[in-house]
Amino acid sequence: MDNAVAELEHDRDRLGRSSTAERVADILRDRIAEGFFTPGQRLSEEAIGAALGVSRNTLREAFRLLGHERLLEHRLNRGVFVRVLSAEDVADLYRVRRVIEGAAVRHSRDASSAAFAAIRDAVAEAERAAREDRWQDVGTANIRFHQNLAALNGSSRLDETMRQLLAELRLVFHVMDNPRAFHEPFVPRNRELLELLESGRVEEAGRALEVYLGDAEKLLVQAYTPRA
Amino acid sequence: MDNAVAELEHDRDRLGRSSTAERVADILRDRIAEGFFTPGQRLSEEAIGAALGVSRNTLREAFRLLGHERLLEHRLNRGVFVRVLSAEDVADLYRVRRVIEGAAVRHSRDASSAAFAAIRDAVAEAERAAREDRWQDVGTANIRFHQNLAALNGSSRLDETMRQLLAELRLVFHVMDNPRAFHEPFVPRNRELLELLESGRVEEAGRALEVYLGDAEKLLVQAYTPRA
DNA sequence: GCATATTTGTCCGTATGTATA
DNA sequence: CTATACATACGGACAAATATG
Repeated sequence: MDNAVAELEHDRDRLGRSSTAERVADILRDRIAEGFFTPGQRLSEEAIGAALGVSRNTLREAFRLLGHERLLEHRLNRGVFVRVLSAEDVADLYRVRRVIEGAAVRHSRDASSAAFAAIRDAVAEAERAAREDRWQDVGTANIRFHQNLAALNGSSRLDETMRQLLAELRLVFHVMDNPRAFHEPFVPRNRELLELLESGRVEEAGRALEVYLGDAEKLLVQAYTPRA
Repeated sequence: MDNAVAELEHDRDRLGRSSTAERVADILRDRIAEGFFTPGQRLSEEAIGAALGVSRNTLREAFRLLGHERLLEHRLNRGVFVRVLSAEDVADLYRVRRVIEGAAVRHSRDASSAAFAAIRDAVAEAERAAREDRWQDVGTANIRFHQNLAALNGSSRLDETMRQLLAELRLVFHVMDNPRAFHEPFVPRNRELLELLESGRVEEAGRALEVYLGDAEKLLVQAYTPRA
């Protein structure tokens, strides 16, 4: 028992600790998600390094990480910029969503009850936030709904792909002027989708998801071309 | 390690365009793919930086990129190691393949003829390499077959996901002692799959793909637990 | 189009912390 | 437990590319 505990402690550092570059990347990722840094904005190595109290080398490592997540764009000799998504990017993101979330629906037959509970939580949270007019939080809960839906695939890699995909989508959400108009209609539709899944009507859920994603994509693309 | 580093210096002249960190990452990625660096091997900042003639800062940026692609594993204060995949990793990779390639099959109805031509090329290349006993090349062509198959989804992000996934799988392939035994059976099956797709028998192709991937996964997992 | 200032790209030296023989 | 090797992180330097007046 003592030996077992001693051995466990070897794993301790694998949890709480991380490199400075990763922690910096976490901070910047949050800042991008919350819209503090806006798409197109240049992130100065000098300024941000000084603000966070890290060296340029360390900061550049963090930039590489976020560049790989497509949240930042690296332009040679010009610096890093918060990614600006095109309408084509939005279309591509929704192609991926149809594939991953569509597969998740088909996997719902043999999903654990815990997996369903996580989805149910997200739906309830969205409804609560909507009742209280916290539309930013509705958006966050919506994202959590889809993240947990995708988790029905039971693949940690797809979870990670989904996480990055939704982080990218947030870049678009911030462009939307009216968060309520965009998020509100989907709250009851999340509920519908959940009930179809829980009652085992998989085919129907699949069709509903297609329509759902089609509508969401259309709204985003419309907001992208306001003057046309 | 000394010999390895000496041989690495052959790659020195490939440095010349775009960002140094990215080019270094390209070189290391190729080296991992070809099995020059083997799973579990530690990549010394000092030795590799010297061999490629780049500073440790630049090399660390490249390491970050490959770590994000799951080809390298970052252990804090211990360095970077070529990723060692577990049986669970293999299972997860095949879960993702079923999702992405399965969706690709369903997308095959409205795929361009150019997309089919790319798949056909890969099949033919695999057959040619098999006839000439170039089993390493058969493996490469097989990978190209699945990459092009996944491309039927028409999503650049899924293409990239697939590219990374197959790069990870290569890590496992190198563990297999007998490349012929693993790759050969799939050459005619690639052809079958292609013909099902080209004749529009999508449902049948979907089922064939499931069996295909199931068999491939089983072979890999078996090779992973030789003593049981 | 030019000259200058700014910023990135890259390298180096070094101090500190961490892991391991 | 100590010594050694190595990763981590910082700060300075300079060339090259880019932006600015």
